[in-house]
Amino acid sequence: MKVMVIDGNSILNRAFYGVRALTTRDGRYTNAVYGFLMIYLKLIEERKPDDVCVAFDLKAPTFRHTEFEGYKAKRKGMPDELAEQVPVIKRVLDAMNVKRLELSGFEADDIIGTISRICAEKGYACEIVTGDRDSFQLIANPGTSVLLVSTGKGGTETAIYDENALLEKYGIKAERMKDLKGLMGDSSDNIPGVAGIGEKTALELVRNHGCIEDIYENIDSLDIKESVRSKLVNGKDSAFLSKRLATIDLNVPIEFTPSGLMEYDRKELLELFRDLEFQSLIKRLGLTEEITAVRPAYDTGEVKTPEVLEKLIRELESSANVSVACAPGFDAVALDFGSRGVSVCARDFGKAEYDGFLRLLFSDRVKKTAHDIKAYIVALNRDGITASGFVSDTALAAYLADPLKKSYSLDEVSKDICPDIPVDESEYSRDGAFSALGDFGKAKEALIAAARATGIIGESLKSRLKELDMEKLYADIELPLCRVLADMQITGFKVDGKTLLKFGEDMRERMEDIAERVFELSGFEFNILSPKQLGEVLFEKLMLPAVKKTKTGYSTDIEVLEKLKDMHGIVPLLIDYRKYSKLKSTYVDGLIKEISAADGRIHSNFKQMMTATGRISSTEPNLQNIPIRYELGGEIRKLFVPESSDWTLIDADYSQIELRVLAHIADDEVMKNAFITGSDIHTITASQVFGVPEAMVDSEMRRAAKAVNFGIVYGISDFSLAQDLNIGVYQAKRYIENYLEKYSGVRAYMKDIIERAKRDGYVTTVFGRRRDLPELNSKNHNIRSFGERVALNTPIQGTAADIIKIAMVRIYNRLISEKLESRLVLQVHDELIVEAKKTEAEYVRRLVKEEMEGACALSVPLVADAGMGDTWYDAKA
DNA sequence: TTCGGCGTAA
DNA sequence: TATAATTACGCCGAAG
Repeated sequence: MKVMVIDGNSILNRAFYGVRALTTRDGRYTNAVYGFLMIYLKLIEERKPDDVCVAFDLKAPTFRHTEFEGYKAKRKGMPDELAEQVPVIKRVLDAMNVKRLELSGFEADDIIGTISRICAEKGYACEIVTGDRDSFQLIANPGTSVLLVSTGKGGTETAIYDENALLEKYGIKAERMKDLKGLMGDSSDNIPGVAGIGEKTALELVRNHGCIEDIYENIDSLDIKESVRSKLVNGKDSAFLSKRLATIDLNVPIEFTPSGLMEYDRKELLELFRDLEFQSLIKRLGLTEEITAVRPAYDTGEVKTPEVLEKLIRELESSANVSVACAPGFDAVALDFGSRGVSVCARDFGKAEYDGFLRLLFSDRVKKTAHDIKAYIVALNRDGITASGFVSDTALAAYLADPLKKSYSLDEVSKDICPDIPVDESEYSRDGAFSALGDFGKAKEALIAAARATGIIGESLKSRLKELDMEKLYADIELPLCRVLADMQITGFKVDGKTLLKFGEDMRERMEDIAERVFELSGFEFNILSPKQLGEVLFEKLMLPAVKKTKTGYSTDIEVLEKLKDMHGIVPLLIDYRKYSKLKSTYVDGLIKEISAADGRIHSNFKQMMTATGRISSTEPNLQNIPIRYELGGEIRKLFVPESSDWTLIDADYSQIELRVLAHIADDEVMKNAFITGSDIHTITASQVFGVPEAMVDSEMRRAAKAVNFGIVYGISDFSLAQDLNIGVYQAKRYIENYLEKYSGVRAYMKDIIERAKRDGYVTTVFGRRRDLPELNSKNHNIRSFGERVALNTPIQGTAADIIKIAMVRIYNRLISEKLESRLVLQVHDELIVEAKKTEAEYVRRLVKEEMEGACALSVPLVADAGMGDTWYDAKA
C-alpha cells in the first residue's frame, strides 16, 4: 500500500507561479488550478499510489502562532489572483473524489505529518508531495519519502528524497532536520533560529554534534569556534523555541484509513472543467466520451412502431427544453433531453409516422432550443410546417455575446464553447442533403453530437448573456424578431419582372451606344469597366492629369471623373457608362436572377447575425441598397409592387432617428429641445453653426449643416468634412468647433464614450447590445482612431437598430393578433415596408406609424412618416 | 478562388 | 508624421 499526501497550498502556489497567466473568457484566473491538476495527474501516473489525499491550511491560527507572536508574521497574504483559485481547486478535488484534509488550528504540514506517522505505524509507504523542504523531517518516519516539486522554465520537475538522498545532500539524517531549522531559522516563516548562525554553521553543528539538546548539554566542551559558542549561548532560548516551531506535529486529531483511489464524478467534473474552459483536460480524462456514446433512447430502428413514437412524443411533451439538431431536409433529427438521454429519428425508417412526429416536434407544444431558428422556420415552411415553440437560439445568443465573429455555424460556436464534443456538420450534411445513404452510423453520431452541443451551448450562453446583462435584448427583441424576419423572407416582395427585363434591354442599348462613342473618342477599344485599362487610356493615352492613386494604380472613381469632366468629352460618357452598368448588372440582372419562378416575388435573405452594430443585413439579393438618389435609380423602385390590385404598399420611415438617439444618449439640451419643439434639425444646426437666426438659413447653409450632422455621428475629421463640402480644412474645422460649442452635450458625450470604451473595452447601446473594441488597444494610431470613431458611432447606430427591431416585433404581433392580412415585407434600417390589403391599408398605416413612434420612450419624441402607394417609389411619404 | 476597386443604400 | 467618415452587399476585372 502506497499513500500519496499532497501539500495542497504549496503545490497550488508552485503551480500559480509556474504556469503563465491563464483566465477564462470572463476573466477568472485558472492557472494555479490548471497547473495543480497537471502536476497531480503526472504524479498519479508516474508514482501509481494506491490512495491519495490533499492537505490544506486553513486561515485559523495554529499553536505556533499562540506560542510565538512573530510566526509567519512577515508572510504576505497570497495575491487575489491566487486566493480566488483556492475554493476552485477544492471543488475540483471534490468532484474527483480525492480526499481533502483540513483542520482548523493545524497547518497542512501537521496533517501531512500525522498521515505519515499513521502510514509508518501500519507499514504503508507514504509519499509527500510538496514544494518546500519543511517536510524533510518527516522522512524520519519509516516508509516516508518526499517528492519535492519545483517549477522552472523547463516545466515542473520532481526530486525524490528519502533518508539516503538526504544524507547525500545534507549529510544529516531526517530526524535532525528540525534541529537544523532550530539553529538556522527560516526567514519565510519568520522562525528566528540562533542569531548569526546560517545554513553552513548549522549543518556543521548538527552533523558533528547531533541534536540541539545534545549541543547545549555539552556546550562548554564542544570543539567549535568561540564566536559560534557565544552565539549559541546567547540564542539558547530562541534555538529551543525555533525547534519547537519547526517541529511538525504528528498527532493531529484526524482519522485516515486508505480506501483506494475513487472514481471521478464525471458529470460534475465535466461541468467544472467546461466552466473553467479546460478543454484539454476534458479530452485527457475522456469526460465526454460516455455522453456522446449514450445509446439513443429511441433508435431509428425502433421508430418504426407507433408505440415507440408514442413514447417519444410523451417524452417530448414532458421535457422542459429539448435541444434539436437536424440534417438537411429534416431527413434525420437528433434530440437531446439532457440527463434523460438522446434520440435520433430518420425519415427513412419512420415512414408515415415521421411527418406527424416532425409536426409535433416543431409545434408550440414542444419547447426547444435550436441553432439558427430562422433557418428552421424557413426550411420547415417549404415542407408546409409552421414551426414554433422555440425558446432559445444558440446561434443568435452567440452573436449577441460577440457580434464580431465571422461565422456562427454550429461548428464554429461549439469549437468555442464545447470543443470536446465532436461536432462536424459535414458528417450529416453534404451538398445540402442528408448523407444517410452513406455511412448512417457516422452521420447519426454526428447528429447526436450536434444536438448535445446545442444543449450545452444553450446553457452556457444563457448564463453568459445574463452576465452581460443582455437577457432582455435577447428574449424580448432578438428572439421574437427571428420569426418576423423568417416571415418577411418567406413572404417576399413582388417585383414586376417583365418591365424590369425591358428596362434592362433599354440599358443594354444605351451602354452599347456610349461604348461606341467612347472608343471613337479615345481611338481604342478596351474594357471600360476595367479600372486598369481605363486608367491607361485616360492618363497615358489621353494624357489627362491623374489626381488620385490607389494601391494598384490610377484611381478612376467617380470623384476623379468628376474632376476631369470638363477636360475631355470622353469623361461624361464614362460616368454615364458606369451608372448604366451598375444599374444593369446589379439592379436589373441581379434582381431578375432572384425573382422566384413560383410566385414572382423576391425572397431576400435577412441576416440577423451579420453586423457589428446590430443592424439587419439583406442578401441574395440585397434589398437594402436599391437605388433612390438618382432619377434613373428610382425607376427600379417603381417596379417593386404589391401582389395584386387588392393590395398596396405602405412605407414608413423614422425621421432623423440617429440624431434623435444622439440627442438622447448625449443628453444634449439644445439638440433635445430642437426635437421636442419639432424643428428642422438641420436648419437649427445651421443657425447654431453659422450664428444666424433660423429664418436666415438658406439652402446652402442647411446642406452644410446636414453634412456636419451626419459627420458627427460617424466621428468625422475636419479634413473629411472639408472634402465633403468642398471647403477648406480651416473652414471645416470652424464648423465643427462651432457645432460642439453649441451642442456641448454632444462634445461631452464624445469625450465620455471614448474614455468609457477605453476603460471597459466595449460599448453598449441603450438596450444593452454590446460590441468589444479591441482596436482601442492597438499601437497603430490609425487603428486606434478607428476604434474611437466606432466607440462613438456604435451606440448610436446600434440603438437605432434596436428601436426599429422593437417596432418590427410589435407591428408583427399586432398584425397577427388583430387578424390583419397585411404583412411586413422589408426593412431598410430606418424604414419599414408593409404590403397591405387595401381594405385595411389606412388602419395599418396608422398602426405602423404608431408602433414605430411608440417603440420606446427616449427623452426626445420618435417621429415616423408613413406613406402609401402602388409602388415602393410612390409609397415613400 | 480570392482580392481590390468601385458603387449602391441607411 | 501620416492620415483623414459608420454600417452593410454585389459586381467586375485581375491575379493567383
